[in-house]
Amino acid sequence: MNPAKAGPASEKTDGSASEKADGPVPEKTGGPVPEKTGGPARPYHHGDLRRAILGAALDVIAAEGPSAVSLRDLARRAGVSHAAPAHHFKDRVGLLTAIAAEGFGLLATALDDAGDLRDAGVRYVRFAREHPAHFQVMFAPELLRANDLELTTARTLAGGRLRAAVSAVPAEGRGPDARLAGIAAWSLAHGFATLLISHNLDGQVGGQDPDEVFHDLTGMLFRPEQP
Amino acid sequence: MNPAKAGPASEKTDGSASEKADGPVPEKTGGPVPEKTGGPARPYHHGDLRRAILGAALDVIAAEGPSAVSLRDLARRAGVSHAAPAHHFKDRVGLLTAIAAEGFGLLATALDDAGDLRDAGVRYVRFAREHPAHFQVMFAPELLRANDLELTTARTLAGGRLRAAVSAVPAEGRGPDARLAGIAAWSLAHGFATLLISHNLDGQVGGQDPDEVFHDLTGMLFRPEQP
DNA sequence: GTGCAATCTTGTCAGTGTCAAGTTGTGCGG
DNA sequence: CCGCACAACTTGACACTGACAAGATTGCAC
Repeated sequence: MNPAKAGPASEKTDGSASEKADGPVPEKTGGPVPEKTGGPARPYHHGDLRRAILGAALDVIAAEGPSAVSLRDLARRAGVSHAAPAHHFKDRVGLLTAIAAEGFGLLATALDDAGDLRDAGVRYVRFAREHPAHFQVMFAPELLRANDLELTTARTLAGGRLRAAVSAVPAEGRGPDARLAGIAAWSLAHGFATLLISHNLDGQVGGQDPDEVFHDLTGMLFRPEQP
Repeated sequence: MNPAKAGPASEKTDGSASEKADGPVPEKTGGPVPEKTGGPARPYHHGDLRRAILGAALDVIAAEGPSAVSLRDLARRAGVSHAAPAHHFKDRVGLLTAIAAEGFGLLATALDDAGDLRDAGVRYVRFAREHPAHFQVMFAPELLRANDLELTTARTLAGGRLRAAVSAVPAEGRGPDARLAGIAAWSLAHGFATLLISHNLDGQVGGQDPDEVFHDLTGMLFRPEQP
């Protein structure tokens, strides 16, 4: 996308792949990979190219946003040809959709055993901090294939976890309208998370633990009794 | 960005410019642009190209997100050559930065004569609904030139309006920590606005007036007394 | 009028997504 | 053990994009 910052292929073909992906170099099972002999350095089959592309994409998104991902760049990072990613993700939208679906899955498991609504909110914010790339893509519908099956099922699963956390709040604590309480809780958590990972709260929160700050924030919603 | 959906240039050169920009096409003679006749159909100078490009960009962003804006596409919509936009905005980042700066200016004036914090929140959300393109770009720092002077001054101005609204809340109503109250209010409004314009609340809010919903939401923060 | 600066055009280059067709490796039935 | 279908990857091509450079046109101060 930005030709000025992308050097020639030779500069980027070194093994600077994501640390998250567990080893972009296949190393299948001690296979006969010629180490540095004159032949081709990498085997024809990558081993886990899909995971490597995902990991590299997450790195790029976390650092420069979703619009900075380039399939060709990811291919270079993984040390494969420029069209290899398409075989796993169909196209750019397919890659981002896969990331979003994975994100909703991760969010669902993060919310899995939340104690109460306040705990769910803290987990929501923590998820956004720990998986900022996923989080950004999950809520950017114009980048996604809306009717993708994996995406919709994962999103439904995560949505169910959220709704469960809201309905667990005792009725006298959440005001007259449960629907409204859900929107309020989601808005507060989502807004805090969004502002946090876009560095719009850097001046306000300072060095304090964001989890703690948000915990205090939730005290301003849903207070059945005054302390 | 997506060549598959973009036809040849001749298909997009028709006068489908933004309706928001007041007269992007000069229409010197009022006649339609002749396809292949020798005479130049449009004058050399556009008249208000900067505004036309901005308007077209806002249309595209509102419809397909910031990643869908293409300087060449905007030039086509305005009926100018592919390099004309660069003269006004330097590059793509410059265009988006100008949009963000304009957005913070609009937000500042929208917050100008807000009554109380609740009113400021309602105006914040209304701004996001009425200027979704501006809003999206304003909080996507990776798309912007961070040290742009116009941007930083406009942002500071809007930030001041927000802080003023928070500090106008009586101390006993906002809890022990004014800073925390500000973060809470901003998070709630920002989260609601973000979820709203990304259509993540379509099922929840239904046909209800979003302003009203958010007004009710704010009642769950900052309640000095029980009703 | 003349000169100048702002505005816009034309041309070019490297980078990108996507499709099509070919190549290489893997696993499986026989 | 063998061949073969299929998955994984490569090569090549095309239309598109952002950015830059150099030239053409216009409005405007003087």
